[in-house]
Amino acid sequence: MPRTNRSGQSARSVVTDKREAILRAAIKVFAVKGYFNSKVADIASEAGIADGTVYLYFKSKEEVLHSIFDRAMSEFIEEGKREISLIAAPEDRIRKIAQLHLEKLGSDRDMAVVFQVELRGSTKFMQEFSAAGFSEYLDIIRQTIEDGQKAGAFRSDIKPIVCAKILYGALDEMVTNWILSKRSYPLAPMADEVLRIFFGGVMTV
Amino acid sequence: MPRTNRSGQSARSVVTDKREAILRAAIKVFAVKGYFNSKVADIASEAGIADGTVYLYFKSKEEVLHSIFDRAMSEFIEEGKREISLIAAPEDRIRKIAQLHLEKLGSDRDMAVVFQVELRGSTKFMQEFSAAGFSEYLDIIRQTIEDGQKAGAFRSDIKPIVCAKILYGALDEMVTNWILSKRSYPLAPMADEVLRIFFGGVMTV
Amino acid sequence: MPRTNRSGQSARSVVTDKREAILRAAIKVFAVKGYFNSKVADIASEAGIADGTVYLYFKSKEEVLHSIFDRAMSEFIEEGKREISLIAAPEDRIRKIAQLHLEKLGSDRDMAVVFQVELRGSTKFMQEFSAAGFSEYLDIIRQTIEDGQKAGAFRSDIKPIVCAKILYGALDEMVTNWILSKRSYPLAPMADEVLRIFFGGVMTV
Amino acid sequence: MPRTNRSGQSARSVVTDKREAILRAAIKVFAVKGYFNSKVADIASEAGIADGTVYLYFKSKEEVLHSIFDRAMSEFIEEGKREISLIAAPEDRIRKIAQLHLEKLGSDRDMAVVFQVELRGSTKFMQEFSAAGFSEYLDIIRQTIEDGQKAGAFRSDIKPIVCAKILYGALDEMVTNWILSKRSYPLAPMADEVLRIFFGGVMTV
DNA sequence: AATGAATGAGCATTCATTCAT
DNA sequence: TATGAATGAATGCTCATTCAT
Repeated sequence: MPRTNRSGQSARSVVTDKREAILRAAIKVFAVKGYFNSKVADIASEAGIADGTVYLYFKSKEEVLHSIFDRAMSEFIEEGKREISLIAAPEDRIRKIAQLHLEKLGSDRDMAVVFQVELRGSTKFMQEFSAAGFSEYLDIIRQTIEDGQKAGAFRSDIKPIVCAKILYGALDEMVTNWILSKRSYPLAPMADEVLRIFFGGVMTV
Repeated sequence: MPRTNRSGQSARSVVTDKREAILRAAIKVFAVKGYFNSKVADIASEAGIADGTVYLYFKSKEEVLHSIFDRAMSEFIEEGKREISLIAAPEDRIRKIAQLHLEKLGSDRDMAVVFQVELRGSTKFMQEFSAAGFSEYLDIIRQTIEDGQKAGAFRSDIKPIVCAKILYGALDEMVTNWILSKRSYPLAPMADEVLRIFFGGVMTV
Repeated sequence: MPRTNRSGQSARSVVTDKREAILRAAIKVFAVKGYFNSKVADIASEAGIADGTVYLYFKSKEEVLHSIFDRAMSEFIEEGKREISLIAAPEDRIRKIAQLHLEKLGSDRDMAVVFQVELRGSTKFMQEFSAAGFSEYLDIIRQTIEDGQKAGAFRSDIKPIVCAKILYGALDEMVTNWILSKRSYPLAPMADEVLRIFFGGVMTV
Repeated sequence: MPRTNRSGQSARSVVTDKREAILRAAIKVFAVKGYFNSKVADIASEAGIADGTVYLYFKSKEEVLHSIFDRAMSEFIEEGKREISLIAAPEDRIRKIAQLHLEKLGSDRDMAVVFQVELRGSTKFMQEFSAAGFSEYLDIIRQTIEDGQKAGAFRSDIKPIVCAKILYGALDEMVTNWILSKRSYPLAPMADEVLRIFFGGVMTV
């Protein structure tokens, strides 16, 4: 629960709230029109503020996009770490990661669109993206796989990093398909379907 | 070898060659700067022609991007169909698809960048993309999985379409990582690593 | 004299003033170079503003041209109606119209050039022009002629509309010649010369 | 009857015929789209020739416009002079001029549009226009009026040049109205209506 | 902090003109 | 003569960013 200060305002300052509003507005606008086709004026309008106000909270339109990613990714990683720390078995940890991944994006379609589509709109961003939170995320998966190999749960003739990429790629594709799909269906349940194959393979024994 | 006609000109018309040159130039430029940051003048300059000449072959900058995708995708699907028609066993067909996927993109980094990064720069394009060649590709994989299930090679407790998406997602992720990697390594060999896990799963038996 | 409000600003808003400045600048520029040869940058420069500012007040270059006409025409018609309402005799009313016509255009050469030359640069515009204020103007003349016929001042064997066109055409030609003339002379006095012939004809009795 | 040369071709050379075709095409295209909105390619296409061919007969697009005017105007003046030389009475001469004016333009709507609308699209052209054939035309009218004054047919208290402008302006307005009119009616008969007023005035005696 | 009018760099596209064939 | 592919200068309009209020 947010602490309140003497004046009765939330400790979460106005600054933070307006910053928040701009980010939410930007996610919505970027999701609908795409980053390059979105105008700063669109974001401001959606956020109910003046155009210039955006620049009191962000240096540029590009920084807005980066901030969307940075905030979401660090929140997600923080939550992920917390959750798996409570779990012992590597395969259960992997399951939790997959579930979180799809739950998070499946619960906010606009955010998912920005993640799947807009954040990839430039190699430049992809590389920064890669360097930042994304590789940390991939590393968590990799580490979990490695732990599973040491614990004898996972085959040791496979490279953990490749394994991690495969899982990530599979989940990522689920999200992308979900976004582009004309039908509406819950994303989270796909986690189990992915894991059945990821864990057991497609071949008959 | 191009046939020559009586007048000694290449049978491949000048029209085709210049169109080709523009597409090659555009792939290069888009790969380096991104679609939205690329100017038509950049493409023309790279192709060694005047700005206006681009418009003798394409209606707009956007049509250039679409043409890149259309041509590559139809070529790829055609080749893929031809190749797998020569193969009987479903698991070998899947292997061939995975290999072709990575060979094709691994042999032309610029094209790969455009495919992985630029073609996803807009939901709009993604949806057309999805509707067109891409879903045909995914369907080929799905059908092959289904055939494998009927032949008893693949488990029948998994949905073919989910399975196809997982394979596609895994391969796609290999390409994306390869593109963004600072190190230089051959992409095609990743196919076997992916398939080992895709076929057998990550769990110990 | 402009009224001032409490804060000391002119009651005529800044918006109106800048719009006004753009129109004045456009009249000048169009008069010198012609509509099609005038760049938006020329207008902005003449008005002492940035190029983009033009688009804060007008949707397009074409709208600037239309606005010039619309404003001038409605002002002129309003003034004309007011003036002739104070006059009883049809022939005096006709005289007032002719005088106003030449006084107005004769007092602002740039505006006259735009009216005589630029507004006719396209059939499309001419037709809108015709449909809008121009035909209203012609109708006022026609009505006055008709009134004159009823009052017995004008011959009744002539069609009022033809008569109105003749007067308009004669005045119009005076303006065009005045604009194109290398010599500089006052335009307004031509009204009497035109009317002497219009009223009495060229034939000896 | 056109003379034929040895090879059986019309003496009117191919050169002349193609030039002619381009001019006819240009009149049509200019009339429909306006000079500035017409492309040289439109003219070429209408004339059934290649774009570049236009430049074998004319130095520029502008020269095509000038040529339309020059040819039509000199033909008209030549015919006008010939016709009035056969007429003795000044008022009959004036009548013939007015009739020719409206017959000529009334028999070729496209040409009329170009004359009334396009030729006035620029002050620059108007001034050349004025300097060239137009002022010669006006001068013929003026001279005829002057002759009429000497012969006692026309009032001597009016300036011949003003009188000429009035007649020209009146006729010109008839043409402009005819072009812009939604209804279709013959133009030539308007000559008599104009002259009745021009000769006799609008006032009752 | 907030505003939103003003800025002006930037760019896709057009089209008159050229010239190799 | 005729062609029409190629040229490249030219420009209307957009929109991220600034800054006076």
